[in-house]
Amino acid sequence: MAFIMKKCNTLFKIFIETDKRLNLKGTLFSGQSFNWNQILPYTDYFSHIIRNTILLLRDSGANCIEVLSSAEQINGLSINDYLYNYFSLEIDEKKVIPSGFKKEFPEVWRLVEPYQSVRVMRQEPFEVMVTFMCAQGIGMHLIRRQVSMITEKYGQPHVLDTEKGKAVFYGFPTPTALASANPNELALCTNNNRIRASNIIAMARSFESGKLALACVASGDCPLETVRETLCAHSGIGLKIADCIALFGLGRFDAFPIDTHVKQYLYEWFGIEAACKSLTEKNYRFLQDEARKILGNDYAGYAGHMLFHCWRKEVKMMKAF
DNA sequence: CTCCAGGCAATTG
DNA sequence: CAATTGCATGGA
Repeated sequence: MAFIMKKCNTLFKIFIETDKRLNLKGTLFSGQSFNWNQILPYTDYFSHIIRNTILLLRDSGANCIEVLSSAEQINGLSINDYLYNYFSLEIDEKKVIPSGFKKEFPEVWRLVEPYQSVRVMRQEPFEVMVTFMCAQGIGMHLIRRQVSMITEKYGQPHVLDTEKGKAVFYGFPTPTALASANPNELALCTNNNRIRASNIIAMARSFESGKLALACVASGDCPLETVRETLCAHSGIGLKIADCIALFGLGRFDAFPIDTHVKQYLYEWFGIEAACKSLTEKNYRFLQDEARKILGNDYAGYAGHMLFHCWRKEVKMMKAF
């Protein structure tokens, strides 16, 4: 088997076998990770940095992911163990959407079934917080640009030698780096939105102080409502963003964020009339209760993310994730 | 030009 | 309570 990074003798090669077919391309761009970068010269590989470890990944076919890593461990775990958890590989995607769904909504099911390969990942909490704080009322393209600019301006560069020359990757900024950022300078990365920049800085300080970081550690064992309250105490984080952070950054697959797209499919696919009204907190919570009746409670958010991508691509005909 | 993008917070009726 | 507005920008 040929390896792309032949000249880079500092990378470790790892193969992760899964008991399911994992669509890595779909996973990497499934929507919640905006600073995944495709390495253009080698279109089969995707890159990401997690805690100063550079990872190059590709789907190597039948039930296997090929990984080139710049370290043997991440966060004290082997790459294998870390990524198994990162890609939530213990989740059987066939069981995420309740079995009754197929009979109750056959025409929707026909569209949604292929999207069971979309996985919800367990990403770094701080990274997810910043990313979704950038995701208010603007398009995906601008969201990605903001995160990319923040990463390149405040993140640590890592240089990798490849056979086509040096490649520079940027790790996501630490809480400390953003906590000490100047609001006016950070605003250059946040669409010139100074309010957003200030909110991110304040959140980073809360995280850095340990207060928010500790709450994240404990977030798996407490009521979802408690997690939301903790997150919503920060300016710039409302119910929707809090649910996104819980779902994508804290492994709370029961969190069901409702955005403009979810709002649309709740009406179009399931005929929930309240989905036509504006998303006040009261209506937001009502719609979540209705969604849980259809998708179940424990994996409502995971299932919702499959529906989210299906709606955007199959119905709204959007090209990219 | 208008409208809408993976919203939130403050204000007004 | 619910409805409206400012925040900002870019693509369709």
